[in-house]
Amino acid sequence: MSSPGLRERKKQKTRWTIQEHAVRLFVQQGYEATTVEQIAEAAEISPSTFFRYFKTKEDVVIQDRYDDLMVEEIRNAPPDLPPLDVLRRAFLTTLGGVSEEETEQALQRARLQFSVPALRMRALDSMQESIRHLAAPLAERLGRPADDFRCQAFVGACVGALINAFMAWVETAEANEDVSPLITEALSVLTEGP
Amino acid sequence: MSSPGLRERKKQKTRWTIQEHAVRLFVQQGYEATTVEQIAEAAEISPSTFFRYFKTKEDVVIQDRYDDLMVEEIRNAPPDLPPLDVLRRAFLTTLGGVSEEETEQALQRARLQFSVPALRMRALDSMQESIRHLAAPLAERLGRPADDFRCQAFVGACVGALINAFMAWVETAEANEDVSPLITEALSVLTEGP
DNA sequence: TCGCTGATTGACAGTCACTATCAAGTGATA
DNA sequence: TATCACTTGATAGTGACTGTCAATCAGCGA
Repeated sequence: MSSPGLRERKKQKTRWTIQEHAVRLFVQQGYEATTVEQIAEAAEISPSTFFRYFKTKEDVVIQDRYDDLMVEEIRNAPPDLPPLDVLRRAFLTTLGGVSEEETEQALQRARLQFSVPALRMRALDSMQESIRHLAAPLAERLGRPADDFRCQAFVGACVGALINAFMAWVETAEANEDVSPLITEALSVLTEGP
Repeated sequence: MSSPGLRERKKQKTRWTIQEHAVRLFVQQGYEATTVEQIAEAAEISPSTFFRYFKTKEDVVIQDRYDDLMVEEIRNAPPDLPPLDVLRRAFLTTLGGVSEEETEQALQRARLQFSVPALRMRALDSMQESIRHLAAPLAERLGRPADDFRCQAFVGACVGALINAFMAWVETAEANEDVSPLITEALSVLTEGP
């Protein structure tokens, strides 16, 4: 029960410091123009250490583990809620909680992810993993195997619609505009068509 | 109207030769394990020349411009066909036409695209462009602006479901198994839910 | 047929992401 | 405190990709 040891706390701190400087530099001078060496220097670590914390340069920006939060939301949803409502609820509450907590950085990371091609690619790829994660608890609710094809396709369809919502948001939104309405409308095509 | 000059024909030939050797080497010894230098050597060109023909190593495999065929299919669909049927028809006929024409290489490229992470990323990214392209004629049918949000979300949802179909196919399918049933089932979640 | 022009190429040098290795430093535990 | 396990920095690589420059070659007019 004791708080994580000093070793662990230092690791967390180092990880956070790297990310902080990296995002700052990316926003200031662009993603491509920023080298890992610069990030390492700013964070006062060696380039080797950078790659011990993040497998690739892209990972500094990606690293969203909101999946687990969403999986939790899906598990906690009322048992008679229709699948689409379950997912919409999970997305909205998770994003709502996040954007209140991590204010500026989360937004900047989101913008970077959808505006820098290399990062957009990476984000899309990690969504494939997310789909598998999210489909499992949904399948569970329906009494199907965790890797049920229809559930994965369904979650895939939802995420596919959501990506458009996010991109539209990034392209047009004012600083503090809420994404929620876009998400709701994007998901509605699943039941009502275009 | 004369056939393209010798210069142009040589370029086409060089391009094709590079691609041929590249795909062969990728399949033989893996994507990561194959260096551009090896490809250049096999194709009897210099590494510099390789990058003049393909912006990146990934581009040798990607280069899919089936979008235009699908757009054509959407435009040609009966005017009273529901949107989902329009898209399903477009996907099925386009893919059917392709797989008959380009036999072995197309399949190998498809497998490479969905099994090598770097290439999967790339393919996913190009799908975002595809979504915009495909949404336009669909919006046109419905009398909406070309960049209609709901149409893009709808096509995004379809593509999201389809990606899962393709990945399931790549992971499990025997050599000549047909993708069509998977596509049909994946798209059915749009109307029937999971 | 000859020579000019612009496109295409190869060779070379350099940058940067990323990996492997090894020795030194630091936290945890007895 | 002494020992062990983990973490780190330094170093030396590999491979993708870029820029430059001189040599070559197709195409075209004289």
